[in-house]
Amino acid sequence: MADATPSLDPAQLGAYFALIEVSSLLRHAIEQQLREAGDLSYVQFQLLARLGDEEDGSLRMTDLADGVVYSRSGLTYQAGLLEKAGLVTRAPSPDDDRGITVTITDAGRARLAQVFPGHIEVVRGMLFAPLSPADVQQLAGLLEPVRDHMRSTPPRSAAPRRRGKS
Amino acid sequence: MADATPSLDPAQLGAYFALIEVSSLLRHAIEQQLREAGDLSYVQFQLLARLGDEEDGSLRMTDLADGVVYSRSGLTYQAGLLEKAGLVTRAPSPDDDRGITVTITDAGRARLAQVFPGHIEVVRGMLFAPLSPADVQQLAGLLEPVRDHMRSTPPRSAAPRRRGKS
DNA sequence: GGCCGGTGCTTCGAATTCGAAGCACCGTCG
DNA sequence: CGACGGTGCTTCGAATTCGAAGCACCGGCC
Repeated sequence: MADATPSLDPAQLGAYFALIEVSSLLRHAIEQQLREAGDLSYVQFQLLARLGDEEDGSLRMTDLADGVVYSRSGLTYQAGLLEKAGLVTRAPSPDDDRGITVTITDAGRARLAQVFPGHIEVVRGMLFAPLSPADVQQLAGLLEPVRDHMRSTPPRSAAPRRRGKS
Repeated sequence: MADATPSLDPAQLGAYFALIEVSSLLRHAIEQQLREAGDLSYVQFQLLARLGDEEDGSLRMTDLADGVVYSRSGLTYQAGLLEKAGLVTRAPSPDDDRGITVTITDAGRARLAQVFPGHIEVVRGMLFAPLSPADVQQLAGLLEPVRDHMRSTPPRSAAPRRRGKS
């Protein structure tokens, strides 16, 4: 049932490739900076950043995983590392006993503050350097709807669940 | 040494976050589709696609690694897998004995053709669905300069050697 | 109470990833 | 010729990643 024309036009191709390359290169540069500045992986940084944004510095595991694009098991692993490093704490959620609430510690906030300036600088230097303020505005206006669309689109295998259960 | 203002304005933040999320979500969706349609990882697909684009279907390892954002050792690993699967062949380069020329096989092209329609469909459905043709044009026009900028910016540790810095 | 589908997190095993070190070759210079 | 810095690829070990399976709990229902 595929279309007769399974191809993309040149502009689409250009946008697609550029997007992939830009995000890959940016990610690499960021990853390296974070490692040097504070021995954090990008995922760890994202987790800390999200927690730091919360009023009480806490979030349930699932909300954390949803915010960052990441597998549940991977999150468990990373949360374990962060906890071992003393950057977050884990405690059972008050209202839901199967939930775990992750909270950033002062050390976590300190680490965040430690790497943040360099992080900003990399993003600015890599991503925003060739863009005018108007460009940035445009880019955000373009990508945000796409993100919302992606988020609202079920992952294609969102079929609730196979009923075939022995 | 750092700027007095280590922060980004809201538009920059929005663009940055949206970019990261969009690329992550897109990558995941693509990865899943490729796995189902033809048992390929995204990297493997990219490698095959790049080889397929070449006139003679060949490229040196280094050129391949540069095209895709990937480590050299990772490329060796993946090239090994692809070779074992019969999708590419490896042979010493004619003019440079330390170089390895990777060439896509007919089976490789077939595999590419097998997954391509689904790939296009995912990209279209996830990335381009919420964008008008004019939007796509704009997006490409925005991201391509960024990519070029990133490519031309030395990876920060590319400085062959730490010279005395004042 | 006790069952049942659904949710939240962790454990498990296997695959992938990277950087550093190692090996082989190139081109140049003495 | 033979040394030398530079380049191209692979090997090695360690860390990270994911999905599937497992365990515990929630909420509605009988």
